Amino acid sequence: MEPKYEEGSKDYIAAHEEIVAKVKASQPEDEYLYDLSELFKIFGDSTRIKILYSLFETELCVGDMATILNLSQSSVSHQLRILKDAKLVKFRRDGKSIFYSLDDEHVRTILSMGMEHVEE
Amino acid sequence: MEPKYEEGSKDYIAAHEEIVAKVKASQPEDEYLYDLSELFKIFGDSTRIKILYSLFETELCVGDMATILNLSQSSVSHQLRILKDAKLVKFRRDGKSIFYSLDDEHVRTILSMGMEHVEE
DNA sequence: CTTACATATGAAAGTATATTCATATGTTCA
DNA sequence: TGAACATATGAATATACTTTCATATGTAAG
Repeated sequence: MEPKYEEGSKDYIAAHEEIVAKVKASQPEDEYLYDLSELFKIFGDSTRIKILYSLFETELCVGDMATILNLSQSSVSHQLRILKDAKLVKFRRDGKSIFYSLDDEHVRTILSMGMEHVEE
Repeated sequence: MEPKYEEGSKDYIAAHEEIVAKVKASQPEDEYLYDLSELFKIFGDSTRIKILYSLFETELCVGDMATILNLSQSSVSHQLRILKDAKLVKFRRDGKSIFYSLDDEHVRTILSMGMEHVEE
């Protein structure tokens, strides 16, 4: 969740009314943009990125992820819940272990897009 | 900046050594993944997403953005600095106004990818 | 059914982040 | 050069976030 604040002051008189009206009309719903930012927020944490990346080519159980990424089991589990809630990963149980994997190709695509930008 | 914590405990003995070794070997450098998460973190705020979206098709000056998005001038300006530092927007001065625009096609692509995911 | 293993979860602590308010900087024009 | 406009910035405040620690839940095997 983002902090909630009051709306901005409106004491500014638009310098370019035509453009303002046009852009305002083409701007998507706030709720939609909010969802979009929430999606990116999930990717905006290095632990979660590490987890997603570790799942790029194969499924993994929680303990193995913790070992690979050198993180505590608890921390990995907490972050997996967030990724699961965001439908970025899915899981299956196999005996005592639970195996996680990327939920769909979209996740891979978003990661790849980001990589391209970072690599420049 | 993300909070810094100690490294995770290593008391877990990998259940699947072969997979662990393989994934560990193919995992990118931590620094690289950190940069990637920092990039996504920029997109992970609704105010910044709104700003980026308002610039999707045209450049805008700070005051007009504030008007369009119903945000304070100060808030927009603070966020623009973050976007500027991340090289997601560029700007040009025209008299008293400063016009911002998206820095490159990558930004548009990343936004579009996110949209596709959210729209499902 | 009891023990051991694998994962999940709640609370607490520390850190990071976004906005607001006040003010500074920079630009234009009279 | 001074007034008005446009943008930037520092400090303070409030909130959100991630990890750790302790413990709970769920599963399998003896």
